[in-house]
Amino acid sequence: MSESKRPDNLNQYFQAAVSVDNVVFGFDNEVLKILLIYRGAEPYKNYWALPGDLINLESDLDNSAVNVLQSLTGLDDIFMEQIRTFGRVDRHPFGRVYTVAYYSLIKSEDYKVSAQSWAEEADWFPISKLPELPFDHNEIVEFAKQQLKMRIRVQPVGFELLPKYFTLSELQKLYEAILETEFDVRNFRKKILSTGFILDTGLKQTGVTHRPAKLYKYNAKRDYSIISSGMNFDL
Amino acid sequence: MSESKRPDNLNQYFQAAVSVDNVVFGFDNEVLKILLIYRGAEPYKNYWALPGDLINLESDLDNSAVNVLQSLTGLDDIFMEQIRTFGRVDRHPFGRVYTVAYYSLIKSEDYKVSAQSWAEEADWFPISKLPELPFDHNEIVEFAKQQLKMRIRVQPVGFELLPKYFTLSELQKLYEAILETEFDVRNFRKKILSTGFILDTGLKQTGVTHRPAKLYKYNAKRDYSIISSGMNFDL
DNA sequence: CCAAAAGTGTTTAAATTACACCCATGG
DNA sequence: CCATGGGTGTAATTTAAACACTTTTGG
Repeated sequence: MSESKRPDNLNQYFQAAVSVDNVVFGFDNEVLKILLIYRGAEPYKNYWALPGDLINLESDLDNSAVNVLQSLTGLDDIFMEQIRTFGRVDRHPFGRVYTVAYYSLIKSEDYKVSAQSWAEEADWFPISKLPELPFDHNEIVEFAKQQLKMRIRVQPVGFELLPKYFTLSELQKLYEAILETEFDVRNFRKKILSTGFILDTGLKQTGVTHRPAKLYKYNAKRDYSIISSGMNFDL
Repeated sequence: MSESKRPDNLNQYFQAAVSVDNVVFGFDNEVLKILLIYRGAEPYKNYWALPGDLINLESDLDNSAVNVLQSLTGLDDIFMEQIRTFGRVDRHPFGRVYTVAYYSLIKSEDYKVSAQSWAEEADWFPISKLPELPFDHNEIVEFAKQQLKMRIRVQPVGFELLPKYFTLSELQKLYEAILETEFDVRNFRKKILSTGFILDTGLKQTGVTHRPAKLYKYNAKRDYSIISSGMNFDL
């Protein structure tokens, strides 16, 4: 059935465009950042915006997201998770464009971002100091932050934002940055260690001007697939 | 900026269609059900499927979802929440159609569903006995179930599925149906009452052949907006 | 020896679990 | 008086929260 011809009366519906917008989170040991590009094409030329673009008809949606990010920022093969689709009628000045928002987490230090295609620049912005963004991009970022907060509370997210080996204080800073709270050092360590998310590598920091911290790594072997049953209402 | 002309080279992107598919959950005191329609139009004519349709270019996405449901099932003014967008290249035989999935919860007894437009029938199916659905609808339903499970664990969802006044056992059966678990009666009552989600109406069941249960109602006055901070990893 | 961040334990309170019997009604 | 589902309390365990001082390194 994959080759049937479309009845003519349906043609009117095939006039929309779909774009993808990516919220790429990075972390630099202090603050959460997101990646923006400086648009070198209309609309909103010469504005900083989320790396996003119209997508062609030939790729699966999830692949398009990866491709768009690649083509604008050089970031290759990044795992991206869909957030939701934004479809206000007037959100794009060139016509009816639905945009599917994605987010991803990367260790900023592991990747070199480089503006490409019609992106004139690409750079990290602290999440607390974002410029006014065009389209509904500010709304998208807000939504992505919410989503990330939810996610991190129930899954071992976040290690993607740290170097392969990291200290517990780095991890704690990351959690605090994402959740916008502060944790007690001892309780944080107790809790995070009890989950089995991370493993002691036996290594230590070197060259620091204070007591060197132990280095941990993400425990990829643990099985994270079991979603807890039971109910809990944390309002 | 809302009237700029689109450069010709972008026209190629404006050839996609977007559809909406709704997963409408209902509950009949025993099992969770979802609403399907019997398709009277191609493609997949004469299949049971999610109530969904291509959407026009003139409405905001969220409104389109409501409208589509209305026009196929007569269900009016139902609050729907977006799940995610499905965009495999070959998911629709008539061309490139991205579908945005929504879900909603309704008290089946409060509404009369009636097939309309090209829907020839509309009926409730227990979620455990769904037929094979066309397109990627089975995948969408699966995703919606997951989403609902997540949601109910952190928000006072579910009252939408019960009559205005309900008993605690009805509520418990609902939670058990959604979460696919069983709860201890006493612990369930303790927990649910302690949340302040529900209020004792002072009323009782009548005409039942056993001790009549107290009737409760949803506490709309409580403030459900504060999302808990802190971390919790319930894997 | 000073500065800077790492590391560590205990007590208290709160939440969760497990568990069994009596109650009110209609037939 | 029987069947049916409604309703209730407590003890034990687990989890979360609060809180302050010592350790290791480089300069």
